[in-house]
Amino acid sequence: MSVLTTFCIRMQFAHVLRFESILTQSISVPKRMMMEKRATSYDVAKLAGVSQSAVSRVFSPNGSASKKTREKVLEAARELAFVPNPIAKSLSLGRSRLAGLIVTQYAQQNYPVALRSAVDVMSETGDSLLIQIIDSSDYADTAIEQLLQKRVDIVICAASITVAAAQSCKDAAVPLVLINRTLDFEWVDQVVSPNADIMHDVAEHLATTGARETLFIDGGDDNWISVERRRGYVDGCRIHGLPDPAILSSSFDYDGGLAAIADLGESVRKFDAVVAANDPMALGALDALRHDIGLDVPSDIQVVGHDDTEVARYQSYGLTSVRQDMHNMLLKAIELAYARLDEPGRDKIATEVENELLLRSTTKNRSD
Amino acid sequence: MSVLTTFCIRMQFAHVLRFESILTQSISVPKRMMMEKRATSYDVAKLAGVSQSAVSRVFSPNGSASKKTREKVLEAARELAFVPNPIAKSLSLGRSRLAGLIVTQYAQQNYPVALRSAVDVMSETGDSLLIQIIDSSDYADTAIEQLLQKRVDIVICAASITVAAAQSCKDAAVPLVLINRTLDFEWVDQVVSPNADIMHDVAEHLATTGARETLFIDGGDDNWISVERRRGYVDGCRIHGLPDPAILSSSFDYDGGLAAIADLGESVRKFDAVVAANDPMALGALDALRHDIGLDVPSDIQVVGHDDTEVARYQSYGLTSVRQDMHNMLLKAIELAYARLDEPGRDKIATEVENELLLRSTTKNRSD
DNA sequence: TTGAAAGCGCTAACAT
DNA sequence: ATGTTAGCGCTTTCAA
Repeated sequence: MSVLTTFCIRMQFAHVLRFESILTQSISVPKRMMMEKRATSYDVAKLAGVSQSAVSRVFSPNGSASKKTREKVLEAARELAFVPNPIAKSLSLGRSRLAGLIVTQYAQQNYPVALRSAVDVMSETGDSLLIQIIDSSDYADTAIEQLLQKRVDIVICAASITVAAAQSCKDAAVPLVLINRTLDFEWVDQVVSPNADIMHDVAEHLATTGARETLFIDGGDDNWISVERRRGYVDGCRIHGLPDPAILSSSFDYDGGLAAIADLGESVRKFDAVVAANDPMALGALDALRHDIGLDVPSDIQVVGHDDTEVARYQSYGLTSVRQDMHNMLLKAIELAYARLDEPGRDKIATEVENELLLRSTTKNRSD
Repeated sequence: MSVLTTFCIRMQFAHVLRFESILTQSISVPKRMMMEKRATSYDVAKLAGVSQSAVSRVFSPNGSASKKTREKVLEAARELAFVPNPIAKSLSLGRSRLAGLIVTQYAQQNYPVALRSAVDVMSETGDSLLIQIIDSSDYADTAIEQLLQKRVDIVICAASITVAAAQSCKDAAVPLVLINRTLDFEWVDQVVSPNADIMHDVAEHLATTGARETLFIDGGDDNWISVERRRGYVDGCRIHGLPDPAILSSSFDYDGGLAAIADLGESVRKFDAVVAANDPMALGALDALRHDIGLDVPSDIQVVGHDDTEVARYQSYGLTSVRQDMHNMLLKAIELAYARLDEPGRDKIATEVENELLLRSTTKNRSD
């Protein structure tokens, strides 16, 4: 709807533009060249010989104005290079047209495209994104508080929060939607992917390719997503008849994976597969396995990562990984948040976005 | 509809306030618990028994207020969970406290930490960053226009622009500073790193490690930074007595590097080194060289990248690369922009931030 | 359809 | 030091 109106205005504008490009060939000096201050609706009104409210109406989605005034106004506006001041608009409307997005450093690094599409989607409707980046193990509470103070209309949070933060949002009537995180609080909607299911699939694939003893490397208990994936994997092992995996905690990055295997040393040979909580860890483990221990992957030992990082597909790795459709998760989240803005009282919604296991060359193929 | 509800809420609020000023003394429950609308400075003023401007002063850096009023005001503010509305502030002050940052998709992907620190630096002063992400080969003109419409106070641009865009910024009195890009326009400051010099160093290192015939893989002529690096490298070869390098254009990513070497096939064997315009390309080339052609790096052929991407250090690669201090470039840029906001007429400044050649295992060591 | 006028919540003269 | 008042640039009743 907002998109539509914007479009309409743009079309009108285009129309005017076309006209003047014919008419103004000779008048080449834009009036505002030397101007310090940008034109306001009053300036436009004066030039067009109408009231300021007329100008406002012409630039409003549902403003009523006669064709004649509309034309006069648009012409004057063009002449003065007038663009409605969004800040004044915000103050008047009580909507900042700002959306807050909180992501972890990890996500920012590994979902660059998703971030971009979030920005793009927002700017399509003329809104903007206020991005906050926090550490993967931190709670987003302070970030939320900051966003709230900046009067964002909605907040999308791809990090853990406490109920207190959720309450703050609710108090401020600012829709909050969580991505890949759950919270027992009716006001917050959430977008998740079937993390458990996909880890079951991982276990199944390893089982059917002959693995028995497996190792899971996680990023520590304060890392929500890591814990989630670990739980899914452990369950998956049980479901698919694998022994419980060994668990190792390390840092949530390349060095963590490297260190985990280094710590294990030769004893890592007893494992048939190592599953890591994310790609960087998996890559670290993979490098250690190959270069330090001297094992062949996947024939000696299989390796699975998570998140389908850009590097995963690089020839030297070809890492089997899980791709999360972060792009769509973000879009869904934005959608949910704006929907609640219109209907604050509606029931909590939890949307699920599919993810996908990408089998590459660090795992064996099923024989079937 | 939304307006109506807002109105109703407002009325309730007024009602509550009126009552509470009579009743409150004893009730200690945070007053705003159920409140929809946030408290304004008027609410605080009323509760504190002072004028609204007194409240404003207390919350202003250089506001004068007696200890007593200050205390009353702060107490009331705390009571109502009052936070000054930044939008109203913006309108009044004529400053949005928003900074625009334009980066290419490539930069967003490969300088994640820098991006974060930019966000953090901004929020330290209570300002926020509006990030725009564009394609590496695009001009930032539209992005700039959008930011200008959103009334950003400054814009930092790490992408190419035309003089027209610069002029727009100047017209709007919005300081614009370019990162790693030059423009012949007095109003725009810039932050660059010595791209040419560092490429001379690359050439020198290759020369002293015995390389003769070298290949440069660039990202096409519409990619400014790629062209810049190529030129630097070509000059470097001349300076250090190397034959002019062969030049190959490809896409500015991993697949581009892969494809470049694939195209060359066996004839790549005649080269002693390949220098790529960035890390992903270098990595692609490296993989192709090793896995497809079957060459040993660095003994058969050396490889050099650029940007010191996270992956460059991974054991399977150990790519020699150039680290750009994007973090500092961003900070410098922000600094310059705000400085010009205070002094719009001051001379153009071009700051240089050092970069560094990181020798890893895809190049040979100097014998000396 | 149009214009006048009252906000939106703040800052900054200005006056006291 | 404090209160009064006039903006900042919009949107939106309310009359005409």
